[in-house]
Order: sequence, then C-alpha cells, then structure tokens
Amino acid sequence: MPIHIEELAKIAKVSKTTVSLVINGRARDYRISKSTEKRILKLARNHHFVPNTLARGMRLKKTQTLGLIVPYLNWHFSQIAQVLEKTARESGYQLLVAMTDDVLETEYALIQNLLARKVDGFIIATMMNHKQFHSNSILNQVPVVLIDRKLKGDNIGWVVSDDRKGTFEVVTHLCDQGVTDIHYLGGIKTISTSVDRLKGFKEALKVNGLLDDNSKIQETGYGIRDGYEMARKLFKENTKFPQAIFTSALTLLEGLLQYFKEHNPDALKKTQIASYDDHPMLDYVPGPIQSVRQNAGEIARKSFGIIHGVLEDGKPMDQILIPPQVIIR
Amino acid sequence: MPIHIEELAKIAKVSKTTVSLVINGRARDYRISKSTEKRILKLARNHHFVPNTLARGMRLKKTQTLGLIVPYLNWHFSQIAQVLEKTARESGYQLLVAMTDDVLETEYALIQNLLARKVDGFIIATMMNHKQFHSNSILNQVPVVLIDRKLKGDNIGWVVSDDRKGTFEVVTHLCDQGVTDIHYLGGIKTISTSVDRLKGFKEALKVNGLLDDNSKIQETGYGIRDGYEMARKLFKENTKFPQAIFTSALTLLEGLLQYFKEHNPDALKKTQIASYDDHPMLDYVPGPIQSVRQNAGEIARKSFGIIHGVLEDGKPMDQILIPPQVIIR
DNA sequence: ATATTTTGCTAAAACCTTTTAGCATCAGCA
DNA sequence: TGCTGATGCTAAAAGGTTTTAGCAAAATAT
Repeated sequence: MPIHIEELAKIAKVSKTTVSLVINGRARDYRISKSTEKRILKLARNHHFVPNTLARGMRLKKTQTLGLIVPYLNWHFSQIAQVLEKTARESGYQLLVAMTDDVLETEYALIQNLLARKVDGFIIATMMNHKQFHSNSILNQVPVVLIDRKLKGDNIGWVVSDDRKGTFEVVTHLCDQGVTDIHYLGGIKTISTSVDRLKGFKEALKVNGLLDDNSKIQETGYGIRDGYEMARKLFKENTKFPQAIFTSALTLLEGLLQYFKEHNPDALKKTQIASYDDHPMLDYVPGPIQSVRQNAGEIARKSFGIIHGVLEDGKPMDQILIPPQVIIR
Repeated sequence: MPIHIEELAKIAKVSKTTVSLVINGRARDYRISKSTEKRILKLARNHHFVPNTLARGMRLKKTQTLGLIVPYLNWHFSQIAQVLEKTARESGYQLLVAMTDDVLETEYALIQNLLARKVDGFIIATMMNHKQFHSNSILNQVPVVLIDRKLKGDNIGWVVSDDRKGTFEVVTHLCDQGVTDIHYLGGIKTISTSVDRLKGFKEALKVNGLLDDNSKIQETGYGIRDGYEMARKLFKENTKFPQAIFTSALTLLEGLLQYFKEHNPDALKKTQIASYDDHPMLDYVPGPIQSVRQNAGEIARKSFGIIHGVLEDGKPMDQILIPPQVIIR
C-alpha cells in the first residue's frame, strides 16, 4: 500500500508528469516553478514516497542491479562480495547474489534467472569453459566480468589474481629455505586458476634447478575433503617425509591441516607449508604457514569499475591481472 | 533484445493471453488444446523465451525476491547467507544482499532501497532498537524476520541462537576445569545478543558459586580492534595472570589472539580461552579454544521458513530460539 | 431444425514509471 | 491590437506481463 505518483499528483493537483519530473530533479529543465517543486517534494516526503523500481526498470530498461554468481561464500568470495556490494551501492547499484556450489547446471539456471530479472551486468566466477560460455546467450545481453577464473574472448571481461606469479613467488621462497622436495596439491584441473598456479609452481622449480617430478603433483578437486585425501595419499605413497607441501587453495590447506591433526601431529613442525589464499587465522596456526593473499578488495573494485565503465561511459571491456601478496610468517 | 510474449504470440498465431496461459502451465484450466500448447512450448524453448520478471512483478505485486541485510559478511553471516540463498532459491526466491557496516543510517537507506525494489520480505540483522524499528514503515509492508539480534513485538519474527544458554554452558565448562577467575570481553552493550550472552555468563558464575565481579567485565564493540584493546587493558590493569577469558564473539577472539601473539606468546598456554562463535580453523590454533557454534544453517532455514509460511500459507509470524553447540577441544 | 453445451481462444485492463511533443496563458513589444 | 517569446504545465504512449469476462464455432441434445 505504498503511495505512487498518480496519487501524489492528485493530492498536489498537478499531473503525474510534473511529479515525476520533480522527483527526478528535472524540474528546472522543464520550467516547473519553484513553488510547485517545493510543494511536491514536501508531499513526497510526508507520504514516504519511494518510486517503484519495477516500473522504473521497465521504462528505463535498466534496474541498477548486478548479478554476482560465485560457487560458495568462502572467505575469499565473501570478501569480494562484501567490497563489491559496498562499491556498487555507492554508485547506486544493488547486488543479487547467487551460489552455484560449483554445479554447472545451477550456473546455467542462475544466469537465466538473473537475466529474467534484468540485471544490468554480471560478475561471475564461472564453471564454464570457453565454448560453453560463448554459446550462452548472456554475452549479447549484458556486460560480464569474470572473477577468479578467466576465459578467452575480448567481449568478456575478467579480473583475476596473478596466479602464476603468486605461486611462483611463494614456491621460490620455499626453495630459498633450502627445500628441494616440494609436493603440490591442487584442485579441478580444467579451470584457468589451476592451470596458472601449476604453471607458476613448475616455473619456480625450474628456475631453482629442481626436478619437475609429476609424481609429486596431485590435482583432484577444491573441497576440504579433497585436500584431506590428497594428504593421505601423499603420506601413504611416500616413505620419505615430505620437506614441503604447497596447497593451491585454502580449502586444500584446511584438508591438509585436518589430516595432520588426526594422523601426524608433529608433521607441522617437520614440513614446510605454503598455500595459495590467505586467511587471518593462519597467523595463529603454528607452522608457520606461508601464503599468497589475493587482493579481494581490489578484485571487487576493479570488476565493478569495468562494468560501470561499460554501462555508463561506453568504455570497452577490460581484462585485469591483480598482483597478489606473498605473506611470509 | 530477448523475445517477449507478444512476438511469440505473433509467431504462433495466437493471442498473448494464450501464450501466457501456456507458459504458466494453466493451459488445461483454460481449455487450450494440447496441440496449441505443445506448439507454443516448443516455440518458447526455441526462442529462449524467459518471462520478464519486472513486468511480472508489477502485475503480480510480488517479485520472488528477499532482502538480506547484515552488518558484514563475516564467517557467521556468510554461512547464513549461503544457506539462505540455497534454501530460498529452491523455493523460487532470489536474494538481494546488502551490508550496513553496522551504520544505522545505511540500514535505513538500505531498507528504503529494497522496499522500492519490492522485495517480498526481509531478513535483517538490525542495528535498530525496538522504537526505531517499529516506527519504520517496513513492518506494514512486508514480513520481516530478524536474525542475530531480536526485538520485541509480535508482528516481527526472529530466529536467533540461544545466546544465554550457549554462554552459560561454555562458561560452566570453564568452571568445571577448576577455573575461578574468568574475564569477559563483550561488544556493543545495547543489542539483545550482548545482553543475553552477558546474562548467561553471570548465570554460570552464580551457579558455580563464583563472584560476579564487574571489574572483570568489559564491553566496547564487536571489531577485531576492540578485542585487541580490551585484551591490552585486561593485562595492563591486572597484575594477576587471568586464569580464563571469555570473548563474546569471534572478532573479539581474533583481537585477543592477535594481542597474545604480539605481547604474550605463552599466554595461550597459561590462560583458558572460550568464545562465542566458532570457526573451523580454531581446530588448528593451539590453546585449545572452547567455542559456542551457532547453527547458521538452521538459523537460515528457519528464517526462510517463517517468511515463506507467512507469504505463501498465511501462517502467523514466529520467533525461534536455535540451540547452539558447545565445542570442547 | 433449433436450442444448449462444450471447446478453444482472445480483448482489454491494470500494474507504475518516464519521456516526447505540445498546449494554454501571459508579458512585452511594435 | 496583434505578434513573439517565455513560462508552467500536461496528455499519451510505451514497456511486458497476468487475469477477467466473454465471444465464436463446433458438438451435442431435443
């Protein structure tokens, strides 16, 4: 039962055109007298008038809404969501947030759903591969910026952490400690994130004159359970105690730590650990644990910046690599 | 440039009424022939027709959208957001997520914004007090369920963790260990959460025959920094080493741990620590740290359940206390 | 052959905005 | 007095959907 323009017009004894113009601050442009303007503004305030965004969206063909699609709200994506929401809101956009659980069908359905809701743009950590993404109808409807995982194509924007560089640097740090035997625990092989992190890992080994030994590389999935299982396998198949382990995501590190806690409490002291992704509580986990902190805030701000630029200033799509920060503890 | 009903009707050589009826599965009710139905359905699929939700929302006066307003996306609220999104989506609702940073004005603005967007209901961790909330126009427009912080009034729903009980139990556990000197670090005094947690704390002291000593109780704010500062003050003003410390939120625990790390590395071993809120990584922080795990999933599901019940089954508002789980490490 | 019922479909209104094009009225000027 | 320009405002259309009331034709009953 909120009041709308028509009623306001009736009360003010003017047309709804006039009310609309005043509300939108275009009174001057249309020579609405100062007195009429004030009267309407006051009336609107008194009656708690808020323009119906649906009707507005229909007419204007834009909703000031962005769709954010992520697999889940882990620490990294929460940070991104949080900064994104704030940044977007400050520019008058609101966020529709959805999660895919890393299920492709869910992602498809979600994109349809949000398209139907006429979001003005998307920010997606997609599961899709290049082909799937480009055959989707999304791209010729609204601007899309990918985060976390990138795809080729110049009508598609992305903002991702420099996975190769971050991994290279932290693994190099391990090497600098004199470690020569480094194991790699990774996630879903296909996504760009995994490819780049593994690339950085191998590069670091090469530069530091270490053997690139595929038997020390495991890649299964990004679940905590996956990390746990890879840790188990690592210790089962290697008689020699690993000097160092690199996990390519926080979840995998969690799985590893859990395995350690259950089966090998003193491994933390004997094995050097490094991981992609950071978390404030890693400060309190004895280890110490080296990590690669993604600049979530920057990823969020830049992502919005691109969408905003495309939408409001007709700027071209953009693709940005964000340098991560290696945290040495 | 997505296709809409009118065009589809033209192609199928029927009226848009017919298309609409078919799309909404009401063909039977209106005696649309099976053949026409099939034809339209096929056409709709081929042309990737998705009904415009804005137009639909206008006509139906509901948007299948819920507004979630939280102060920030910390672990607890992320969990809630995540489960809520999934639960809601499974019932055909989408989530508009917004954050207040615990700033009252932002919350007011956000509520207006989401009301303008015609969300069908709200789930809010509000900063408002009883009076502020009830003088807000929100309550006579759509159903509202509060989380984390409750307010009186029977037209307003809430689902909160049983703060009093959780605190009582974990503090009692400390007492059972023979500890007699327990310090309390709390947050913003005014919100119900704080009141109930302190109540549980005092109750536990009383039941266990300990002195209720106000000098051991600090309440400033819920930031990490607040935890840090209260820890500093605690150690500065007490010559005697504290036997135990209870922090009433995860952020405060983080602040405490940070203080320990910087100024008192061995305090972790000498002092028993318990905290409201849990986090998976607490498993790996030496301590050990006792915690009270809120059932975020249940809070989310029940919140949605209430809104859904009110919206679709005309059920009455409801207020639910969710039992938390004490984690002993 | 006519009346009635069933079948299959549709016209039009309503939801609330914004915007374009333009209509009165009045003052100023010749 | 008649014309021009400024002032202050408005009518109407468009955007895409759902729903109510009802129409024409075909089938059935009398």
